[in-house]
Amino acid sequence: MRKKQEQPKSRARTSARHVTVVDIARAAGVCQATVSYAINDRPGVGPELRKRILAIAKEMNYAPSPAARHLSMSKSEMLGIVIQDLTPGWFLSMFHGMLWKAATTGYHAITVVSTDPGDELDLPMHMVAKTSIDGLLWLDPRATPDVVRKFKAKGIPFVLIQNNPEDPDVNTIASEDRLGSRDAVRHLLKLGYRRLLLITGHKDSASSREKLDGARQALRELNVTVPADRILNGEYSSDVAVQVLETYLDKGNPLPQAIFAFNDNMALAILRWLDRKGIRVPEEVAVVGYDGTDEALQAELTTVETPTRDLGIMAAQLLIDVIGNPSRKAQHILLQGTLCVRRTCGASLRLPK
Amino acid sequence: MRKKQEQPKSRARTSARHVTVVDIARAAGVCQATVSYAINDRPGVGPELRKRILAIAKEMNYAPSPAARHLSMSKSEMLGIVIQDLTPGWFLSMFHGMLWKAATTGYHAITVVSTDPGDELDLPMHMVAKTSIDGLLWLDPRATPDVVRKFKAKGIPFVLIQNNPEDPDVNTIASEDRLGSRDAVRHLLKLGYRRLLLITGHKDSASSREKLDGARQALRELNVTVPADRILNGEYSSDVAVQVLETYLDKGNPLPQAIFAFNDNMALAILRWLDRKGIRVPEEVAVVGYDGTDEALQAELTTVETPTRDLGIMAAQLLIDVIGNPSRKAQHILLQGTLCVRRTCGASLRLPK
DNA sequence: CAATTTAACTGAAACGCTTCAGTACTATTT
DNA sequence: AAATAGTACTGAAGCGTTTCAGTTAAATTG
Repeated sequence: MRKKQEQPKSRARTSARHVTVVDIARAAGVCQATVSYAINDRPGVGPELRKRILAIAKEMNYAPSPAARHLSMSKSEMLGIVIQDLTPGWFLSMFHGMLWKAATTGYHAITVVSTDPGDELDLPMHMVAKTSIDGLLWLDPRATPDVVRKFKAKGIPFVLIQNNPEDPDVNTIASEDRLGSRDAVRHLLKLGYRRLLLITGHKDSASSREKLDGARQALRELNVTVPADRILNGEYSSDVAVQVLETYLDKGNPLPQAIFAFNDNMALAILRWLDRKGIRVPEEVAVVGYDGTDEALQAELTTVETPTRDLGIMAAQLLIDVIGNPSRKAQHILLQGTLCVRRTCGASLRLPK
Repeated sequence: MRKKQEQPKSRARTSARHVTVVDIARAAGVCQATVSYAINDRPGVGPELRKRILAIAKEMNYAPSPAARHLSMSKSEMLGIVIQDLTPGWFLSMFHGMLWKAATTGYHAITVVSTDPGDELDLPMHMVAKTSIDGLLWLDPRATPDVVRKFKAKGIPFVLIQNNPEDPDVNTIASEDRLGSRDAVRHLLKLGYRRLLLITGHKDSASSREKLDGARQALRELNVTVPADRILNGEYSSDVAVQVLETYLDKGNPLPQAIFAFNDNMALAILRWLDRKGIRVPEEVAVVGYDGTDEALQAELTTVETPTRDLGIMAAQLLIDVIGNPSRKAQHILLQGTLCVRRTCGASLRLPK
């Protein structure tokens, strides 16, 4: 039996072929390597030859294949973003920061927003399985340390946002909520309010716990107490917040002097509800939020402004650094919020100039 | 001179190698092809061998390389999204729709939001140059027909959103704004309002022109006229809208009976402004918006609800269809909005049951 | 001027997958 | 029993880059 026919086989290709580096090498009468060097602006090619190659490439309408590039260089200049949701405010603003940083550093971003709870692990895993990303920005407060550990085993660089992995060896970035909350409460106390009402986020959320901590610290400083029945769980949801407040008042409790909601969305919903009820803010009750969203600004809501956009930017920057130097010691970044005093806390009433 | 040494060269690889299909082929004592077939669940492998291969793959912690896959199959299951901005409301909601559709059909989405005006062409081009996307969702009303034509030459499937390319051979999807606007104005007229004030979007925006058209049609039907000085250019911006309204009133013009703002953001800003001025809505002036954002719902703003999320979903679906069948005749989808009558237009005042 | 460095360019391997074309073997048909 | 069809599997050619290791020739050096 004959060994092998020398007629070159070729894959059945019905569609028009691509212009490749080989084609333009042939056209220029040089070898592929030279073309590659010329196109990527690297040494090893004479100036006039380089110019000629570039001209031919342009004329033949050559466009390098990203996929081939990725395979060959084993990097893609793509970042993955896994984000819990994209509601206006905190998340969206952070997302903007990430996109901006990625774009201005030559990266592209591929985004997945988690839909069902329960996909904390799934999404990142699926992402690295299907797309060739160089690293991952992971914003999902629900991801447990165990889930994080499993993903870490993949060996892909990542930074974890607003989440405590209980592992000092993963890069994290988060906002400092304790101090911001403390400052907000201090401010209320300084204005003379004593009967405060707190509306918290989810019980299991780290940020909510920290805000509560901060608030308690400020209260301790002035020996003011807020009894447990004046700490309402609003679950970070505007609907729930209004509802728990309503229930609280329906029980016959008096209107508090000031309400501190642990995020702006809840505070804003409460503001609207008070407006509908004809309760004047800040004359009858002061309201303070947390986050510093645009909507808060519109509503002249006193709030703690978290630099969420910067958080996104720094997260992306950190990730890019890690990609560039994977063996570097893990970093932990914490960003401070700042209290923004506006109309709804009644500072101008209480502290007239 | 000797011709060539037969010692196999190998690329200098400092970092740990990947587990590849070859490794697991060797481990299983079969050839790569078989491994590929086994892993991709394709015929040509006996059941127990397949099971064995899968077991070995799992044990060796094998993960296929997406980049290699993309190169080999010349497709990536990735969609590009170029979007003008991501402000809450229209754009964001549409973006959500796109992401959702992509995710639920096994695609991934890589997103770029345009920052500087002037990058209409740049962004899509840059995207196909740097990333291996199978198609593009392009939402940028500023992109001119010429720019679109140039991109089309690339041969990448794409669908153009909220933009008229003047070329019947590109896939488009958009919202029908003429009828929605007409209905809104009809409603106002039916309620008896006559002295209307219109606050438009950018003069060069197609959607604004269409809304104006629709409004004019409704006005003609009832022989009502809105003089040119009562059509204010709000540029779709909440700040500008408030400002032009303020200027209008400062000139000594009387308060209109009803204000129709061509998007919700402007309407909402106006609502807030009126509130600050102590002007009651709808008693003293009725306000109507356009878009159907969540914020409009919160504020009980009468508006025309555009199915923006569906628009995003359908856009993504259309693109995926086109990717699957590139030679198909181009489609043009138009989605209707629906009027949502709420508090701010004063229907309950004017038309008591 | 011979020895050495430098620069321009070539050949081909490597990246890690898919898939075509073929081989060996068993099961089915006529 | 021979022809046919089908199944399980192999070998190797792509996909389109990058980059290593040479080769050749020109420029620099002591």
